[in-house]
Amino acid sequence: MTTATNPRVLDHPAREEIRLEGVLHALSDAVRLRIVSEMARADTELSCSFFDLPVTKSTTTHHFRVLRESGVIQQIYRGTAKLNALRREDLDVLFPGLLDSVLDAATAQARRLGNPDTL
Amino acid sequence: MTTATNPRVLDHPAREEIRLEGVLHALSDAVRLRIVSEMARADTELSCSFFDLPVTKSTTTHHFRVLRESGVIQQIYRGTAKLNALRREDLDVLFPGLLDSVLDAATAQARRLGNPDTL
DNA sequence: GGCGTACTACGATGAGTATCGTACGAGCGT
DNA sequence: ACGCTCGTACGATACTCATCGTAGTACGCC
Repeated sequence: MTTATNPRVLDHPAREEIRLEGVLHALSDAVRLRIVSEMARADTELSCSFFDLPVTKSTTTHHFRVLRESGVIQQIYRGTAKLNALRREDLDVLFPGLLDSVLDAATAQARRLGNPDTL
Repeated sequence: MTTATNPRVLDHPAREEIRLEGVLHALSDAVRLRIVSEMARADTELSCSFFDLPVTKSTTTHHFRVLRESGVIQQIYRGTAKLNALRREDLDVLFPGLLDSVLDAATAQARRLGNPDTL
């Protein structure tokens, strides 16, 4: 059934397993904050290569994994690509308003620091 | 003027120097989240020793320093004690709603995980 | 089948950090 | 002055993490 240890099936924490500390830690990195902000703006599933990040591909993989394992995003393989989506509903149920205020804060800070391209 | 390098005067970041990543990182630790939750509930200046934390005194000092240097709390010496206060106004101006949703999330999670004493 | 693209795995590295114990310093109360 | 309490400093340790480069795998397309 390929359910055992299929490398093409990615492990995600169930909603109840998501921990606030893990989410905050995942969001406490500039690169990951940027990824999440962009995903929130797009509101569609985006491939990893969509993002133009100031790090190499291996590092990008690492950051996406952190986001997935902390429960912030969901990742599924679609052929050769890997589509990413925010777990908005799960996060809103667990921590109402949290994601939005973090995203607003990120926007506000980017504007304040004069990095509007970082959004 | 005792402004030079007085060990009794603690360095705090100015409001404009507070970075979202730093705040989120400071809050992404269970011990520190607990400290901040308790401070928000008390709404008064609390000494470090007020908190009953599952770590030693040196580790406690470390966590308070992280909170101070990230801009989450303010610390002042008052005789032999060191009083701690949340920098609510600064945080609310910079990141409206953020602190409250994190605190709500912490409360919700504590309730969900059955640690009501952690609040 | 063979090529190119998208992403991963692995190992390395350098920086950060959570933790502790012990020893120390600064005030307060008596 | 003396001791007590509160908190710090410093060194050690073990762990985590952000980053990279290289090599590899999986899939779609020609």
